[in-house]
Amino acid sequence: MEPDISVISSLIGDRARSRILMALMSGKALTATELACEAEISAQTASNHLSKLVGSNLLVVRKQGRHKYFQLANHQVAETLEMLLNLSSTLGSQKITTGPADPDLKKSRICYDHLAGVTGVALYDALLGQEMISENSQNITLTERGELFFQKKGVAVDELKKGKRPICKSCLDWSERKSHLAGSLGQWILEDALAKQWASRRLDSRVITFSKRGVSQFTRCYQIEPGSFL
Amino acid sequence: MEPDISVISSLIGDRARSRILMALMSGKALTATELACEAEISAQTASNHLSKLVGSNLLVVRKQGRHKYFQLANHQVAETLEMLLNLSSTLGSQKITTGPADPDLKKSRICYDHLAGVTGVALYDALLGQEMISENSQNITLTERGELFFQKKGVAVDELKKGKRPICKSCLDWSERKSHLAGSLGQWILEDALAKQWASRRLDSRVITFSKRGVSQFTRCYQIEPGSFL
DNA sequence: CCTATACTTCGATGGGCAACGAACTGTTTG
DNA sequence: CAAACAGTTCGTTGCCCATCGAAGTATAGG
Repeated sequence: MEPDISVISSLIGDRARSRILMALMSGKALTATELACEAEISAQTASNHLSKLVGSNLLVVRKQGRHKYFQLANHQVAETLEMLLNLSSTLGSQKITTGPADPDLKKSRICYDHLAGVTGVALYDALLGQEMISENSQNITLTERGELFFQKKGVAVDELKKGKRPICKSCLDWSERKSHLAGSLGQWILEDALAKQWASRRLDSRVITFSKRGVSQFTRCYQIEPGSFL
Repeated sequence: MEPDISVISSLIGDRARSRILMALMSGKALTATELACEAEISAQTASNHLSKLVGSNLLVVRKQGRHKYFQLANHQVAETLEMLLNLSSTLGSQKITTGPADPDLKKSRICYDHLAGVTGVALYDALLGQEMISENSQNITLTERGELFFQKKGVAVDELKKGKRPICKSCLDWSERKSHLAGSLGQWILEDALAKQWASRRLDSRVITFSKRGVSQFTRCYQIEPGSFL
């Protein structure tokens, strides 16, 4: 028996769900709330849609804390959506009003209490490159070298070790789809940057704004390649 | 400004319409009544669906006397439907118990205008093994050797080269999950086999039936291993 | 003309389902 | 602990649209 394409197609054929899928076409993993916002629907409705999409194996989900990160299940799904995109554009259908994501939000923002966005990912890569942190299968740890480095910066590493919260934790970045640094050390780094006025929080937003001086100090402090920092 | 895939997808995502589209995947032009019968709906309902499909440029229609013949608008539509077929089968939608007609459909069938199923895959593998075609990362091309071979068979390769449509294209086979040959060459091979009466189309179905003589001629012509051909 | 056939239009019906408010579980933070 | 937040479940509402009966238009053949 031939597979029934109407099942999958009708899943894609709902406006809210197609907007969710389009948002995920970037390959990035997004949370349920972000997708609800993207599709301009309530969280309940999004939850319903997302469970359908996961149930039909169009999406996969990864739970992280109280967040759920959704992604396209595989390359084949992305390719099929791409075909539909091409077809839709050649057949000349209407255009969608796509809310352009805030470029500042993409650049650097706060993720609970630590730095995310391009900046956060650059920091993570720099620390990894200098072997301040090491990546095992899933977990990351602060290396001896890293421990010395941060002690010199004034971090009470021993105090952090006593805490229940892990010092280093990798957190999936939704705009970059790469890891950035969470955990108590990630929190410290952001707080430190804010305290030194390298950066400031923008009101009513998750955006973090670095000053010109802040960028140069921050990149020098953690040996971040200037190129990876816009 | 992205095109909105939900419009097209919801058109395909209706059970009756998807059955109509599947029936047209045979490449044949069918009348409204035939399509209504195929989808098991009334003539009025079919008329409604067909006007929508034509209105969105998924189908084209040709009026002939008091009949209207419907066809898929172009290859792109056929290819997109094939992608959806593949996706539906790999996502493991419910497979229904196989009826008697199913083995034939799996064995050889028409995929818009070229050969698919076990036969189509065997042909593809044979051509690849003899280096008539070569597979690059994604695309496939007709080799010099293949060009000579098909010119001897009477294919106007130079003419095909002028066409907008690619000569060789790999098309993922939903039942075999391997590639078979599409493109203008794939079309020629099927037409040639039908013209030489090695095979015939079954009425009201996508099944291609090879005669006993047809199998031996076909396998000899393209050096297909008899074992790969049930 | 008349009849048969092919297809369309109109109107009414009904079912499926997207949407959301309210209330719930589970996680993080202070 | 309480409060804030992420996500879910449930029940209700409303509407879109597939469906078909009935009637209308168009073509073909006597």
